[in-house]
Amino acid sequence: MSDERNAGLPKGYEPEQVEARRRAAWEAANIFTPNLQEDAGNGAFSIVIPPPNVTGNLHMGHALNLTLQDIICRRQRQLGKQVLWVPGEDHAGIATQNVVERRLKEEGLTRRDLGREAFIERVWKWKGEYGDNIRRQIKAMGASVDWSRERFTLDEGLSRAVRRVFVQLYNEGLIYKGLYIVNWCCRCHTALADDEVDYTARKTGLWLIRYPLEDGSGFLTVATTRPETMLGDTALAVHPDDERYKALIGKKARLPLVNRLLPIIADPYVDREFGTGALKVTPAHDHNDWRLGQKHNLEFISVIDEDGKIGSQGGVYAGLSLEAARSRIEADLAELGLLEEKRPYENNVGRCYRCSSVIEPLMSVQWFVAVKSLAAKAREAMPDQTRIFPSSWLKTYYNWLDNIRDWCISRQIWWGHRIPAWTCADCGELVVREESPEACPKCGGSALTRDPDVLDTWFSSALWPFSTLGWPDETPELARFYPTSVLVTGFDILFFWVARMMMMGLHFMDEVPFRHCYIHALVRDAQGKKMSKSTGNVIDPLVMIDKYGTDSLRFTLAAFAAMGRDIRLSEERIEGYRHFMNKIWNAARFALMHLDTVPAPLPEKVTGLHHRWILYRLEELKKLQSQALDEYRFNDAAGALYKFIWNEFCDWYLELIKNDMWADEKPANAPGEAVSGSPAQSKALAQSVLYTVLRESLILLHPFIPFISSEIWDAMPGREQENDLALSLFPPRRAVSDLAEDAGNMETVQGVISAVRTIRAELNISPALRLSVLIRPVDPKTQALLEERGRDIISLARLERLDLDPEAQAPAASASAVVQGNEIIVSLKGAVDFAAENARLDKEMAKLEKEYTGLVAKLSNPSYLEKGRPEIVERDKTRRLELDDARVKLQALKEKFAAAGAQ
RNA sequence: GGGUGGUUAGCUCAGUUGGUGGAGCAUCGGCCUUACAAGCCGGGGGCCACAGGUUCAAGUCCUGUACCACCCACCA
Repeated sequence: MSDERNAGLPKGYEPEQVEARRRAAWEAANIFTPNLQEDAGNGAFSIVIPPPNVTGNLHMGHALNLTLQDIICRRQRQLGKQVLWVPGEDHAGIATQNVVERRLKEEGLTRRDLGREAFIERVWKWKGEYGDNIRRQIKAMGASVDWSRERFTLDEGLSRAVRRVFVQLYNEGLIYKGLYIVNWCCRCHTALADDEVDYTARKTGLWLIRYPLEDGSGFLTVATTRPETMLGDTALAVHPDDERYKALIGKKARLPLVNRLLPIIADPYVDREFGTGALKVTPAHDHNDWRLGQKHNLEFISVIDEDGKIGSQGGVYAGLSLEAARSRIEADLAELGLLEEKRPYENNVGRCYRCSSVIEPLMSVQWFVAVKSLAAKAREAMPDQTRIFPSSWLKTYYNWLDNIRDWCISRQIWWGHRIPAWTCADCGELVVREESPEACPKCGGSALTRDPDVLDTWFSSALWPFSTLGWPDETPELARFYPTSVLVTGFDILFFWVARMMMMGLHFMDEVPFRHCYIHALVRDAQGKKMSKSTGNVIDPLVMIDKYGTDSLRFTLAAFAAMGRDIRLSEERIEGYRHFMNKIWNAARFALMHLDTVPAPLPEKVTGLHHRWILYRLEELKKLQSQALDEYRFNDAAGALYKFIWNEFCDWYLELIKNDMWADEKPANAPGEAVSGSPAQSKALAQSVLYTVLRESLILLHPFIPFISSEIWDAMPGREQENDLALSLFPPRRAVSDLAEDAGNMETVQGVISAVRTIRAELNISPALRLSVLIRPVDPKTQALLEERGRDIISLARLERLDLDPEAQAPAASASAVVQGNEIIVSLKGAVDFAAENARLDKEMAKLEKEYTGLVAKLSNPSYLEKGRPEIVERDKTRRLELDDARVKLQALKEKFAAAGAQ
C-alpha cells in the first residue's frame, strides 16, 4: 500500500527513460542473435527486413513495417522457435546519388567535376554518416533484429552475389544488351524501368497538323500532343477500316518543316475516335510508335538528345529546348498554314519517380533481363508455395506478371553495382565476368574497357532474401533460414521488389524466397492523403516516439493494421493509446503493491467467482490472440488485448480483489463471506491469481509493446528465476470447460452492480451516498450466487446495506430495475425525484417493449419456427420469456412507485 | 480503358460460418471512491450510400447505380 513498496515504478509512465534502459539491456544481452550451433528448437523462423534507403529517414511506413515484423518475430520466439530477423539497408542508386549531387550543387560542383572515383567516395562518406541514422531509428522502434548479421546491398558479399547472378543470367541468355526505346530521365541522365515512371496529368494541348499529300491532292491532318517530335516522324498511320482514309493507305505524305516523305500505313492500334483518326508515328520517341516502327519496318530517327534538347538530326531546331522547339514549330506551322487547330487538352506526362522531371522516351543501348520464363515460374509459385495475405493481391500479382516486358537493368549513374562487362578495344569482344579479366579471351588484347553503367537498385534487392544469408556460399544461415518465413511489406513495391524476389529466388535457389507474403497498408494522414514532405502532412514517427513513447506508436499502428485497408493516422489516436500504456503501468503498480514476493502457485482448483472469471477471460484472450496473429489480423489481436486489460482486468478484476487484499476491513452488513476461509487465505489466493494473470498478460502484451511490458516484468517479484521477457515462452493453455459457467455467473453479478450504478447516475444521487438495496432474486440459485458475492456488490455499487429476499416488499420510495429476472430495488429515503425516476422507468419500459414486440413478431412467424436454426429459435424463446418477465416486474414496480408518489 | 478497395455514431474505424449493430476520440451528466483526472461511473447519438434480388431472417451473400480512393495501361 505504501509508496515505498513500489518505489521502482514511478506514478506516471515515462517512456523515454524506460525505452533507453530496455534498448541498452537488449543490446547488452545480445538476445536476438540466434546461435546456429544450437538446435533450432521448435523450428527456424526468419524474416529479412525490407531494406530502407540509406539516405532515408524513418517514416510512418517504416514504423508500421517494423512494428508488424517485430510483433511477428517476438511472438515466434515465444512459441519456442529460433528466430532470425536480418536487418540492413539499400544503397538506393538514383535516390542516393541525387541527394549527394544536390549537396555538391550547393558547393557549385557537379559529379563530373569530381570524377567517378571521387564521387563514389563522396557517396560512401555520406552513407557512413546517414546509414547510422536509419540504424538508430530501427532501434528506436524496438525492432528485435540481429545486428550481428546486418547487411548493405553494396557490401562485398552482396556485390559478389550480384555479379554471380548477372554472369549466370548472361550465360543463360537471360541477360542481353540491345537497342531499345527506354524511359530517359534527362535530369538524372539515366534510363528508368517502366515502373519507375509516374504519370501525372498536365494541361498540354492537342495540335492538329496538316501533312501535305505527296500527290498534291490535299492533306492528312493528324492530332498530336507533342508537335516537337514531328521532326522524327517516319510514318503516318490510320485505322485499316477507316472509310475516311482507306484510299490514302500506301500513299505518301510530306513531313512539314523537314520535307521527308512519310508512308501512310494502316494499323488497328489507331483509335478512329480520337482526334482526327490519323496518327503521326515517331518510333524513336514514343513507346507505341516504337512498336509500330518495329512492326512496319519504319525508319528510327532520333531527334531528342540525352539532355532533353533537339539533337543534331533536328535541322534548324537543333539545340533548342523542347519547349522552345515546340513554340517555334507551332509558329512555323501556322505560318505555312499547316496548323489546323490547337485545342486545350489534358495529357498524362511521365515523370521520374525520383526527381519528377519529365521522362523522354529515347532510343538507347541498354542491358535487359528477359523475364518471360522467370515470370512464369514466379506466377506458378503463388499461392501454393508462397501465400500472399490478403489474398486479394494475388490477382494484381498475376496481372502484372502476365503483362510483363523485359526489364531494363542498366542505369547511367555511378552509385551502384557496376555492370561486370568489358569490351575489348582490339577485337570488340564483349566479356562478361565476375572478376576483372586480365586479357581478352578472344584476341588476348589487354585493352579492356568496363561498361560504365550500374545496375538498377532493384536488381540487388531482388537477391536480398538469399544474398543476405551468405549466398553464393553455402552458409549455415542459408541452410537453416532459407526460404524465409514471411515477407512483410507495402503493396507499393509489390512489383518493384516482391515479384522480382520471387523470380530470382526460384531461379537461383530453386525455392521461393518466403513462405508467406504479408502486404500491409499504406499509412495515410487523417484525410486519407498519402503522407509526403511536399504536402507537409507527414507525421514523423520519431516525433511521436518522443511525445508519446514507442509503445504507444506501435500499439496504435497494430490496432489500425486491418488487412487490406489503408491506415489513416492522426496524432490523437497515438495520444489515445498512450493513455492505454499509462493504464497498464498503473495497473501494474497496483498489482505490485500487493505482490511483495512470489505468491504460491495456483491451486489445482481455484475458488472464487472473480478469480475463475478472470482466468477464463485470460484463456479466451490467449485463444483469440493466437488465432488472430496466425492470420495476420494484428488489429484483432490488439483490440482483444486492449479490451481484456482495460475493461476486464482493470475495470472489474482489480476492483474486486481490493476486497480480498483488504479483507480485514470488512464492510458493514455483508451478508456473506466472499470466499470460504480466512481473510488471510483469500488474500493469498488473490495474490496467486493476480500474479498469474499479470505475468501472463505481460507475455501476451510483449510482442506489441515490448518496452513497457519488459519494464514491468523486471519489477515483478521472482524476476531472478525468470528469463528476460523477450525470451519467455507463451504461457500454456489451461482447461476452461469448468470455468465457463462461473464466467456467466460473473456477468449476472456485473449486471446487478451496473444496474445500481445506472440508477444512481440517472437519479443524480451522489456517489458519496451509500445506498440501501433490496434484491428479489429470480430463483434460489441466483440468490445463493448474489449472497456469495454480496461483498462485491456492496463495494462496487457503493452500498451501505444489501438485502436478498424474494418475498420482501419494496419500500414505497424506491427506484428499481430488473436484471435477468432479479428485481433490484434501491431505497431512496428522503430526497426522491419522482419525475426523474418515472422518466427513467418509462424509458426502460419502452426499450423492453420494443425488443419484446419485435421478438414476438419474429416468433409468431411459422416459417421462422420451421426453418430457423434451432439453437437460435431456442435462444429467442428464452429471451422472450425473460423480457416478458422483466416487463411484468417492471410494470408492477412502476405502479407501486406511482402510488407512493401520489400520496 | 482494365482492375481493386471503400461508403456503418459528429470524427477515425472494427464487425470471421447470415440471427434486429461495436470501439476509440468527441459530446452530455456525476465524481479527486485509498493503481491511474493520461482516471472512475453513467447517458445520448446509427432507416449500416442508394435500388433491386436470394432467404424465415441481410451491415453481412448476389446484381445494378452513385460517389470517393488507389493500382495497372498510357488514345497520339
